[in-house]
Amino acid sequence: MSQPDVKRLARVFHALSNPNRLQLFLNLLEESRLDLAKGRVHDCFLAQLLGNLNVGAPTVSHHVKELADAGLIDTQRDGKQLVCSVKPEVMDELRAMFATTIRAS
Amino acid sequence: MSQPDVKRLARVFHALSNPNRLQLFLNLLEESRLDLAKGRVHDCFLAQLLGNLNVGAPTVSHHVKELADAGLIDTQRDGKQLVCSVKPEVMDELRAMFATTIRAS
DNA sequence: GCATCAATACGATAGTTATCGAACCGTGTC
DNA sequence: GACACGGTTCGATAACTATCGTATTGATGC
Repeated sequence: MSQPDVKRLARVFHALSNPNRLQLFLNLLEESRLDLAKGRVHDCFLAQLLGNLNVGAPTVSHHVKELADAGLIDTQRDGKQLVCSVKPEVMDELRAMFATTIRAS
Repeated sequence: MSQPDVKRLARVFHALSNPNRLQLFLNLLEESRLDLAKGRVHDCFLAQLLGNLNVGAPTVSHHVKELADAGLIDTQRDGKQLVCSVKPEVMDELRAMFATTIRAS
């Protein structure tokens, strides 16, 4: 794994290292799975993701930006609202990183 | 995913969010894979893991502790040296988290 | 006992971050 | 136009963290 790659990966993990931000991402992931099951596109309005989170709007905005900057999610405006979607590429990458099963002999 | 679980997961990601610490972990992972290929047990002395890292010993010690506290690795003393090994359980857990393949339709 | 080596504990410091409140912007509705 | 609503920007602050140098521990070997 090359050096810049490590830095980028570290940014990804950093984005997931805050409980509220992680919860936000997990909510989106959950929504995506539901949508996928319904055969729809996997995105979701921001307001839906708030659920259990107990933080103000500015903080959420900041967290979403952070997730987007890390390359974990895509965002786009739809009228008044913000549409979020998980980026499949980074999911693939992370799965690959943890893919090796290590077992004591 | 329950609330305390999210907190614990966030700690795991936090442990991987620092470039040097992530590199340390990746080195250990790499060593583990090599050892596995050789049919040996997957652990490794700390000094071997330093490689490309450009930080002092106290900092490394701190990082190792952080990784251990997060449940990513196990450590044990062998004489003067410290033996590190990746914990398979957490690898499984993380792989599961990123397992769902999400594709736009 | 003494020297050495690997790792740790301690204290300090510079830098980063999570969160907030207040003010602001863009979009849709009346 | 005026208003409400979803989201953002800004500035501030308290809390946290990465790193360092120094001192210390614990094990090994002379």
